[in-house]
Amino acid sequence: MTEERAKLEETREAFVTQWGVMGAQWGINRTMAQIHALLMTSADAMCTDSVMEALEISRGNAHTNLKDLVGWGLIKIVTKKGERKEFFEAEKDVWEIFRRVAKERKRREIDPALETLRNCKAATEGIDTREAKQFYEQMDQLEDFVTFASKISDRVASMKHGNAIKLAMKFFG
Amino acid sequence: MTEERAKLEETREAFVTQWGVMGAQWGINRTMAQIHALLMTSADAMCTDSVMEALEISRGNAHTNLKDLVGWGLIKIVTKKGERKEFFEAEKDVWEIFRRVAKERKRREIDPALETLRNCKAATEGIDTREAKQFYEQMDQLEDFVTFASKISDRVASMKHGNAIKLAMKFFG
DNA sequence: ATGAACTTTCAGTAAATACTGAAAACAGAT
DNA sequence: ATCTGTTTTCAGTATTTACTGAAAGTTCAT
Repeated sequence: MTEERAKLEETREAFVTQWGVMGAQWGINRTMAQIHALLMTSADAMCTDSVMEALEISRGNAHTNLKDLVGWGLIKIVTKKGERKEFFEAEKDVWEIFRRVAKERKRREIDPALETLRNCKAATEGIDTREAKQFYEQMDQLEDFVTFASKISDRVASMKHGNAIKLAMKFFG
Repeated sequence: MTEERAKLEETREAFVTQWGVMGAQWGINRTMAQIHALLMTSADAMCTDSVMEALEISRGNAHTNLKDLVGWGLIKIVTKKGERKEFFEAEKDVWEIFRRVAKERKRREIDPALETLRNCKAATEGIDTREAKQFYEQMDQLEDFVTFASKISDRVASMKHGNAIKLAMKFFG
């Protein structure tokens, strides 16, 4: 029935929109998040033109965000025999998606943050005023915490599959 | 020595700047993150004017972001006897900061996301095509994962103090 | 009731970010 | 070497987001 087809497309569009909103709240380009949602819910790999059409965006925009997604490891390029152009396919396993995002954010954000904190500590190490001691102490606390977060992230990135969820669920849930 | 005082201020400024960059990457207004960094590393509570001066921002901007930070539970308003104006003081315990952020993001983002995913499932539940089944399956996977994240967040929010870090460190580290 | 000290709002503006579309570059196929 | 289908780049533009500053609102002492 064609009504069902419409219903599915409508729901999928709602999801894509919502995923875009969420992405934006987490500091991810809205369009990139939408493309990700689109591919995650696509039964087959899509080419640039299909993405452009589905989201009504320009070639440049589609191109940039597709390549960024590849950079995040969230989608990959596939080719079809006989076809010359590139198609894109999303990783669908949710745990795997989470792992890749965690890994990438660690590399891009946690590691630099640690660097800053260590520099701040080093720069104020010897100063012997109330303010400096307090500042140093705060940097130290933050460093401990971020180091902790970093370790968690590594741990997560080394766990495989949905098994990890089930295991953790038993522990936490 | 006044040279030390300068060194501390310089380092603190570097930290404030960097915290702003980080915040922006995580979808938090840069200025809000900077004010947070400023207050986190302030030995004493600061008034709106001090914040304005330190970051060279307007009254309106300072006001909005200070109130947003209060809304996130990351700073609180304090009053000094004899003084009429409001002063602001940051929560300094890093674990407590993390708890509050986790709690707030859950409320603002995870809960609505769950709602969306459930709607998407409901809307496509009965449809009997390959595409619909795949879509439903993806929404289901995501829902499981987000539910899991939600539980973790609750767990975290109910743990107290830096003890939690040490405990978890033993487990993970 | 008046005014001083302070907070809040918001219309207008500035800055940052994202997007378009067309041109250039590239990669086979002939 | 040229043509065709495709990807990539990027200057210019649009959109979104954040900020300013002044005016209105609030609160409290006199």
